[in-house]
Amino acid sequence: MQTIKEVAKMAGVGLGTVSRVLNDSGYVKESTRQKVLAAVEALHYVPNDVARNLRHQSTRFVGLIIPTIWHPFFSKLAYFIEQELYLYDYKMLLCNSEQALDKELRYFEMLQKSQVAGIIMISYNDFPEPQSDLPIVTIDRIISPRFLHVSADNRHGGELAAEALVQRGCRKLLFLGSASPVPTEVDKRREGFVRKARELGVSCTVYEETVLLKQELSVIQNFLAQDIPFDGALTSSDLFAAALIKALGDKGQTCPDDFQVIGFDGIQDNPYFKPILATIRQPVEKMARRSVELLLDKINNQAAGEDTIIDIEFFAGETVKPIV
Amino acid sequence: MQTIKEVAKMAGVGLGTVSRVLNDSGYVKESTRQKVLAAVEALHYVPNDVARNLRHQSTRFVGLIIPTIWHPFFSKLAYFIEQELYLYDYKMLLCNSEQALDKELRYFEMLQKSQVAGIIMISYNDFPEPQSDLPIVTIDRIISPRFLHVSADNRHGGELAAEALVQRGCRKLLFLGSASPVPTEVDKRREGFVRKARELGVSCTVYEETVLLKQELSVIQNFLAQDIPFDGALTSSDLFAAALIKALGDKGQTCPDDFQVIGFDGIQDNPYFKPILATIRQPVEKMARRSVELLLDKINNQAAGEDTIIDIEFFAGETVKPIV
DNA sequence: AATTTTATTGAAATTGTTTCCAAATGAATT
DNA sequence: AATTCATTTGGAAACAATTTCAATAAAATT
Repeated sequence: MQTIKEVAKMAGVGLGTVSRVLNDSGYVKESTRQKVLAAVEALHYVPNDVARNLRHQSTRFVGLIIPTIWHPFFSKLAYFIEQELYLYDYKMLLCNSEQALDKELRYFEMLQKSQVAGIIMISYNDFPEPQSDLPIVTIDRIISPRFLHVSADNRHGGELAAEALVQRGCRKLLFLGSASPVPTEVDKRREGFVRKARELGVSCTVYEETVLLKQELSVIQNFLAQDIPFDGALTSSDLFAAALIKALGDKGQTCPDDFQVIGFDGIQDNPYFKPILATIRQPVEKMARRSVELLLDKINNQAAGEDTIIDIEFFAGETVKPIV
Repeated sequence: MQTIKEVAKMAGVGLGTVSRVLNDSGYVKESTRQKVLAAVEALHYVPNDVARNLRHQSTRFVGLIIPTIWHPFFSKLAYFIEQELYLYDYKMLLCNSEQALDKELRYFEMLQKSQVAGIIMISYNDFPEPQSDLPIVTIDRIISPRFLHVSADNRHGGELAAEALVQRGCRKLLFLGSASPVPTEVDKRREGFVRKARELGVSCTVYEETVLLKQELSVIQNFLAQDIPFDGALTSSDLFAAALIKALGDKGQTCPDDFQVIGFDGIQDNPYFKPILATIRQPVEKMARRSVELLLDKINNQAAGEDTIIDIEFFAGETVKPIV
């Protein structure tokens, strides 16, 4: 491999001079600059960031720990995070934790050893306080006051859903979905929904189970076995909404005529597949960009911006009726 | 930050001894081992991989360059690649190229500077031969004989689709989708399809435009404007299939009664959304694992395995009729 | 012409680790 | 008691860059 040494020798200059040319720092005569650049070109020299990082005692790596990239919500988030990091010349290390705490911890350690500049993390586990003071942003869940945090306004999302359903004639509301063993933003969706339902004077049932991703159907089956009546539902995610509609459809009930459903997240981004879910859309792009902004602020200034709650919106789709 | 030096001082031993303990290499007395480990614990020492990498002249980073993680095919692929890399203690740097050559090149350079051990790449551009001999695996397209390569058996996929449609009564076949400016595996899908159609004695039209991702609808509109008759279509991707069904649905034609459609890729992985596309399923997981296997072989042994074509299967879904 | 300032350069020190080498210790063998 | 051999250890060199420092050269000012 070619190093700065070979470049220096070929150009007939000292090591420092090559470095100065490469980094545009300090004085260097134009003619020597040209000699050095010519040598760089001729030798196909590529700077070694490992050495540079060691000397600088820092890297431009950022770790992203998410449950799984194989889920449209997280993949969209990761897309925008990477895009934003790229603008600032940071590189993204992707870590799929499978929602398992031990994997999250192992990844965390791995990232620390790699001297990442910071970490963006989505964890729904009881993540322990780390020793280090590595800059960390959590999305969708407050883990520690020492971490920065970005979320959508989930409580408001719950309220919007309750309002939308009641406006459309529903009187027996249902919140259906999965709960985490620890407090999360999903709780706020439920809280906002239940509170608004009470405020509007309609009944509201909550059915939750603690399950991992992709377990939607089994939760739905358990719920249906209980024969709880409802005419409008908010689910904890879009996939639950779709699964509910599917399960009831198999029993001959149609949406939105027999029941109305609103999902949460907004993962459908093309209009080709049915049903087009009514949903509370998370502002994924804004969340991603804000997370990066907060993280880089912290990395560069130590004085970081504030935790951020980003507004959310209701999208009517086809699984609710028109307003009466 | 704590270094091996502080650990050595605290444990009252030399630098080399600490290193030997940490790496389980060479001789070290049990009692000193304990002293060192105690110091590591007490100081919350975390090894610095940057320094280690510099000394070893290698890293355990692998770059993944894909058009966009915000697309289910690539996100699924990335998921399995990361999972497999994790088993071997490699970390994945994710790069979204947006299918733009300049971004691919900039990422390539970035990864080189970071001294990645290898790169897995999906590019549909005219990617130039690099100078370096960095281990590289390309998926879904042969770019250079110097790169290793993994694909699905796309030609066979095209054949399977033609057979399936003809078996189901189609006589006027259509291949519809996007083409790249360079030869890709999509060409093989078309070739297999057209060849099998001819073999079976049915007519076959090809309609292709060169577009980026997410442009499906405009291609479909242009195609429909030409009023080309067909009764069975294979599209270059699932999204094209869904868009075609949607567009014709808006015109009052229903699938599979008025026309049958088979997509390509197999991106639907839950049964909640309609239509459930008939499709040629790419063996994404196998492709991912094989790519990693090939890459690591090359990294570790230089003597690498062979380019791999992985078999593909037809999934009937709901957008084709039962066999007549 | 002497002095100051600015421009230009190479050499040396530094970053945190691994690994080689020499020295020292201890045990086993002659 | 002398020699061999296996353990155990600390120190130095190396990895590829950056940055400080001092030295020199050139230009500008007195």
